[in-house]
Amino acid sequence: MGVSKSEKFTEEQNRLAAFAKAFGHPARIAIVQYLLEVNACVCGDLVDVLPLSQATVSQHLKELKKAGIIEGEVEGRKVCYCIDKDAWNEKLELLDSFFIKIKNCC
Amino acid sequence: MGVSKSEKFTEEQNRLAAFAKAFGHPARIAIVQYLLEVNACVCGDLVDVLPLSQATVSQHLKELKKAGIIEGEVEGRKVCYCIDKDAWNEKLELLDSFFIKIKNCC
DNA sequence: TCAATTAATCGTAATATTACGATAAAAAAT
DNA sequence: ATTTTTTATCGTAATATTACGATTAATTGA
Repeated sequence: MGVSKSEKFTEEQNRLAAFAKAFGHPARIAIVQYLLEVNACVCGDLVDVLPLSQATVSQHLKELKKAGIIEGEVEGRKVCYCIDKDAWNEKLELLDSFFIKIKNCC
Repeated sequence: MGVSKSEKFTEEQNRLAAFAKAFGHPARIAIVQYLLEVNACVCGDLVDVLPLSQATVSQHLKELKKAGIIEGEVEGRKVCYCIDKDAWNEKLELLDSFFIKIKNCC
């Protein structure tokens, strides 16, 4: 089929998966890396940073927005993108509870 | 198209994306959670843990193996699955360098 | 007002993912 | 040797993702 049976999993499992999925493409990693690097809102030059067309970059930005990782604010005729700070730190806690260092196994 | 232009991104970006992608499905989150929870190799009862068919679970296990997150070892007529401890901790470092707490932005 | 700029959306094509029944392959039990 | 158990793989169908050119919508500048 190809349809994800999300209703069969817990809320936490679905949230973690959705968060991970948003980072599941190098372009989206690159976007977030860039936003973290400049440590500010970036207005309008994201397309130049990526080796992809404007339409494709816009699509990736939409994914990141959908996942609550970035925010976009219209500023004149440009759009300013930012890391969604609150969501980011909240999701880091989700991650922390999942990605524990393994001490001993097997 | 639909083909990921991985050659246009850095090695680190591709590695992070591949790692994240492996966790981009609730079933795979559930599998890893279970393996972490029991903190041991699990021989043969993974299908019972998930609300999916045997074939589908096997496919998800294959994905996790491909991403270097788990290992499977044949043990008699069963297969024992484990977190790949070394890879796990190595990838945690990748994550740590990426997911930094944001102090102030915008 | 009209042209230019910027980003989103539409339309479309190619490829990937998800899911499962059926089948195969390997080992253990009878 | 045959049957049973267990997991992987095959075949297939449905849906999702990725990518880009073209178009649209909104705003600014002339």
